Amino acid sequence: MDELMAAMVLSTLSCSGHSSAHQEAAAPPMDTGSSEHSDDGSCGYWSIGHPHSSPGSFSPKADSDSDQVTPPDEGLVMELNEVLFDEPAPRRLKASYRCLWPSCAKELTTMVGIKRHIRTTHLCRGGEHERCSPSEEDFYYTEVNQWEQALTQHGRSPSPLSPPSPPPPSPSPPTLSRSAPSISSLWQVQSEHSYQVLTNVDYPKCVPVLPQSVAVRVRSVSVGEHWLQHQGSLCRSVRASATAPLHAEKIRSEAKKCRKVYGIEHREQWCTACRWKKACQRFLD
DNA sequence: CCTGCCGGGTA
DNA sequence: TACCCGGCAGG
Ligand SMILES: [Zn+2]
Repeated sequence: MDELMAAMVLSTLSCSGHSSAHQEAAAPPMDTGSSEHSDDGSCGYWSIGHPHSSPGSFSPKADSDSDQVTPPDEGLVMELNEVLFDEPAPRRLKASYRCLWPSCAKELTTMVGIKRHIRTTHLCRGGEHERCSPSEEDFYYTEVNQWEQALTQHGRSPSPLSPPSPPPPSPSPPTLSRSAPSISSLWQVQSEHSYQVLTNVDYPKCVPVLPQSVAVRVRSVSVGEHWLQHQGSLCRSVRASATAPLHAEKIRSEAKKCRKVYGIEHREQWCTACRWKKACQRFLD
């Protein structure tokens, strides 16, 4: 059901114009040979030639945002900039950072402090494995101040991702400034496919080992893969439903029938219909 | 590949 | 009617 809906939405997004055009071109409703080639060709062309047609349209804008410090309509970027340049925000009343480790509720007033606390007490025990994961501490503390309240009011549970605030002593501002907009653009994509928000929400807790930029990039690739993967079935299903919507939907039953239950070597035990290669009447769906 | 089964065949 | 099989869609 949901998959169908998503498929419809995706199809209308990706190859709406082409599908309709072909639908008109392929006026005879019983053609399986001619329209198939053209349709498949067009869909393949769309999915391969323009993989970023719908989701990628966000990226250029995001890049420009990251390069320029223009005040966009995003509150997240503003907050990021504020933290990046360490502006003395006048409304910062009391900012504190709380450790999110399962049975630790330590609160510190500085980000450096909380990071050091997490690194030394929870993560790799001091300096033994300093290189195990670059900024893993980011996932284990949350920021408690006015901004977080504003953010949570906007409808998202207080996930530790909300403060992706890079630490001031962090030695890599360019990668951060590039990773932040990608997050926002991804969220736009997810708002369209809201079923994927789940994966986004729980990844900071379940897979905290990945550093931020890597995690984001990997997930974006997976999203793209899913999108690509769906394209084929999409175009096929759309074509099927467009060519033959008159008959009832043929949903192949997934139940095991006599052939699979008894095996070909025990064909005598099959029901007669199965023996005659007809619709099974013993294991009805 | 395999499975389920429709359409069409034979006696 | 009973029985069989080619071929197809879908996994
Ligand atoms: Zn059967």
